[in-house]
Amino acid sequence: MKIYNTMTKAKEELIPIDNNEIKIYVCGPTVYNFFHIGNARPFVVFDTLRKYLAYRGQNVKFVQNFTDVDDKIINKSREEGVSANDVSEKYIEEYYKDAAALNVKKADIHPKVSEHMAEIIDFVQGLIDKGYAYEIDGDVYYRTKKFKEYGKLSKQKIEELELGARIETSEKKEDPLDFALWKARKAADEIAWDSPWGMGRPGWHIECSAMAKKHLGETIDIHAGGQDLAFPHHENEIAQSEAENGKPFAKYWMHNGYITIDNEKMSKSKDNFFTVRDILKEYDGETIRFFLLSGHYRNPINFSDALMEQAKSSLARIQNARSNLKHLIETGSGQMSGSEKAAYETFDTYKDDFIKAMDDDLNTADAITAIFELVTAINTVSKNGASKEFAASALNLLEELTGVLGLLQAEEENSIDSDIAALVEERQQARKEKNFARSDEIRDILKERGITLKDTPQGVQIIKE
RNA sequence: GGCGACAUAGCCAAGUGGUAAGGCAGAGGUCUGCAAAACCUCUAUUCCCCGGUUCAAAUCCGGGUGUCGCCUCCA
Repeated sequence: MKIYNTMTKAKEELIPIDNNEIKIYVCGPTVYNFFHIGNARPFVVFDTLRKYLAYRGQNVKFVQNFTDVDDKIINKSREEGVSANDVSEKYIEEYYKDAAALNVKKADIHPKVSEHMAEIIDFVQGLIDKGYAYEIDGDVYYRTKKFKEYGKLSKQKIEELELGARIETSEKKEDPLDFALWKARKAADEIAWDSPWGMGRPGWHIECSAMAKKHLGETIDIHAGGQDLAFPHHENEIAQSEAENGKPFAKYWMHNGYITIDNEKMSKSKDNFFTVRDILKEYDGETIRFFLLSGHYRNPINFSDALMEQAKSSLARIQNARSNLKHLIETGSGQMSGSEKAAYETFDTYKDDFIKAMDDDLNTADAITAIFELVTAINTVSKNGASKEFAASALNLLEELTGVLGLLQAEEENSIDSDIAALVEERQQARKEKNFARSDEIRDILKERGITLKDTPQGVQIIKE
């Protein structure tokens, strides 16, 4: 497949360094809050990449960190009067809940900064030894100008960065562009670790360099994250890792676009964000996932209630196809007819289209189109009923493709309470007697209980929400 | 100031040289006791604007306009 590499600004054929295993590192959340829909995008997008690579037979080693040592966590712990560790542990648990709702599979490894202090300290010491870093009063800074290729990912010229008026200046640093690798503890209540430079904690960028190296090696295949991480976070990671290891850090860099609100970037600092936890009160996780995959991952997508409603309606078309096929399987029998067989054989084109779209830089929008076209083809064949074999085969293919996107994963609830079964039975009797008032009344009663009845030629179809 | 992205129907959104996918919403029809679901038909002579290249441009080039982003914590 081809993926867009931010480093080269071009779509490139994805060729793993080690053919047996493709190594992916995704920047994970700083765990001081529930994650918002903007945070969710890279989780969903790169989870989809991972699922697709696996679908195509690749072994993937997938690492996504938790940043559990950070100023924001310290601030939160002060606000709430609990330890920093309590804050991060809590939001790691909450991350797993929301990620599961979005059908995001757990990474092979979810490393935590707090569990990698030895590696981080070694890494920082290595940079000092090589002359890429220096210690002042318990802080350690990276000597940015010593890394000649600084700016190669974000295409920033170092001179231009210097002109930027907004760089934090510090009398301590040799140069305003230098960034912290290690921060000395400033207050007694700050979480801190012992180091050659005294008590302190790592800077933000060093953790990813150290953890990627430990779990994936010195050169990884794909490093991914949100667009806003390209500079300075990923740029700094490159400077650290390539200075320390003397090797390219990542072969491919992938960055997803933002989620916007009223066309403005959603961010915690702008306070215009919606947490996934809150959105889940209105929409189920698959609707959110569908929404996130309905456009190309590099384009911005606007978030709004109206667009979520559209996503919900669109996804319902695919879900209906599945439940209709399941009903045909339950009520039907027999082998495929000649015409069914002929139609079924053409379905491979939708699968081919799906693969072609996904191969083209993870074009999930086009992949979803292929699924819609498959749905229409299936519906056309089965609109007047279908053999059990056809329904089962069609369902199998449909679920194969939706599964790659992490959709239609929730098992439908089939069990029916006896009182509901009795009402359905009563309604069937009423219909037989043409007592449509009673029949419609029962349908309304069940509707209130979240149960939709459809009178199909194959009998009544019961759908639970 | 530097770097970058985007602009396609009422809405969302693919398409990067060969004559506008798909979905939502809407209209009409078929099926149904009525629905639901589904199927069929219709809904952009046109892709922000102006030039240019070409037999051919939404797609390439030049110039505008507009929106957003990074350069500061952020996915």
